[in-house]
Amino acid sequence: MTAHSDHRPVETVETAINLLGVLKQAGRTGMGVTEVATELGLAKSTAHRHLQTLADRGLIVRAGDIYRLSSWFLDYGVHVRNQHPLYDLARPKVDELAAETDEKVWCVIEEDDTGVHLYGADGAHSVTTHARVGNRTPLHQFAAGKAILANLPEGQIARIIDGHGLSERTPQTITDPGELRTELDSIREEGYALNREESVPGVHAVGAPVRDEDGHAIGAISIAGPANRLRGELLTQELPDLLLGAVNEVEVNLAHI
Amino acid sequence: MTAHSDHRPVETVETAINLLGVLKQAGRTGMGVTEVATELGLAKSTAHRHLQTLADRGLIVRAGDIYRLSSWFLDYGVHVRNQHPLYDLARPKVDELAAETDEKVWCVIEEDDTGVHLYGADGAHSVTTHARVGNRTPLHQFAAGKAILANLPEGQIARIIDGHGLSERTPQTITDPGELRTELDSIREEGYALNREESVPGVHAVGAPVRDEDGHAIGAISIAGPANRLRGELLTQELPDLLLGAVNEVEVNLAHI
DNA sequence: GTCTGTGTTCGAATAGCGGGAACACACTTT
DNA sequence: AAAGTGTGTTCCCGCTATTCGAACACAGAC
Repeated sequence: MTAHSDHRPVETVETAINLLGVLKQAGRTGMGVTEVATELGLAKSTAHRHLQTLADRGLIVRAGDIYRLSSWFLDYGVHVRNQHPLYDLARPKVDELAAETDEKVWCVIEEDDTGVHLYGADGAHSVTTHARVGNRTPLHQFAAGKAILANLPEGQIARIIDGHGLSERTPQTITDPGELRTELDSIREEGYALNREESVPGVHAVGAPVRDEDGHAIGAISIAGPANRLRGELLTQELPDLLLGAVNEVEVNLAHI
Repeated sequence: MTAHSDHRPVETVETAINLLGVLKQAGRTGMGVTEVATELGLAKSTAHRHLQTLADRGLIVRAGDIYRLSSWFLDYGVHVRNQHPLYDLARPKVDELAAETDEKVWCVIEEDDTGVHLYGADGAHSVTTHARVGNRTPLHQFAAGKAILANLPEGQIARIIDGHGLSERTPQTITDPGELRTELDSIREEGYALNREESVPGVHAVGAPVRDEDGHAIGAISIAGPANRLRGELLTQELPDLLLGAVNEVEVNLAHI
């Protein structure tokens, strides 16, 4: 209900997070003390002290006079991924689907009202989009996301649609709340979601939700490929059938944990 | 020479990092406010405020009254991995080697005087050890690590051997500095390193360094398998040959960036 | 209905964060 | 050579923002 928290945050921690964000953007090049300080509007001394503590704790690494993010994040990130129940369960299915269809297959989970790409497998003729593992994407913009969104508790659906607004990604992206709701109805009815160039021009996709025992989606699996290949009955029949069989198996295994 | 820094750290940031560490340990179960507070010796209110800011910034996610790490770390971690020059270059070779040998193949990099597992590929008969992507391991304890260690600048080698001490992992782990130095000499001479149950009982491995234009190792690739399969000429001839060919190609590509 | 466990909020004291100025040092520039 | 410009580093002081403890709300157990 409340768009969370005016509650006074720990500002020092926030600057540390901002610092890490800036270093992420800097990438492999990294940044020096003064550069970080000006970028964040801090005194050189404070930037220095922050960088030093983060380096001492191993979050960032110093090479000469430039700092960059260390593999500490890889360690934590992989840990998060491995802990997720869908990772172990969906990964083999995702690999299978990629091998069978020769297309790009994704496993996506819901987190904080958005979709997160947990695992992806390449088929022989995979399209490469900008989607990467760890990426957060608004749920209404892609097949897996819509499949999830259609199967969330009603309160959460309302919060997502009315709250954040429906940002546009391509001209085909559904940005009208009413239109999206009827789309979600049809997704629930069919059991799967389609994406016709709504997130990437020239790319179509099919997505199906993975639901828990309450029927609420915890994630989804999707198959994506070039629009001229994924069309007709392949897009509306064969791939959905394949996909629904796969997610069904995942759901069964999920229940038996 | 100095084991770095008595320099006054930013304590607030340190507690935030500690908090994340505790939440990592808690895994998917997560932790509540009081649990975190007692674990870290903080007042409930401070733990509460920290958790709230971390959640607001998306680093952790709250489900009911328990908090756990979010995929924020996956995003940052994958970013770090993708940025590393060895990832793009070594990955195809690692996949190839795994397919050819049917064994487990790792790409390891050096960071902060330790080895970090950057990428791994499974062969048809892979052994599964506790090594995971993102894991930090002391360089002297495994084949890839020793291959790296043997090809670092002398100053850094001395710092690693004399500084941290040589911790034991199995009875076979080399813990004597003198013994390690002669081992490193032989590794430099042969071009590759062997690991005979020095990190995992029953597991042998071969590792070869990936060197930059100065001849210093930036990482290594290793092949690991059961001791009774990896022995004789396979271990000392065939696999090293295969491996040295692979790292050589990687080095060439590395120079042409 | 009481009790014990949560999470949450408030105010108040002081520790420690942040800033600025001076320092050391490495490269250019003249 | 010497002055100049850019680093990173250190110190100290003022004031803010962090921390704590205590009180509160709420839930479930007994």
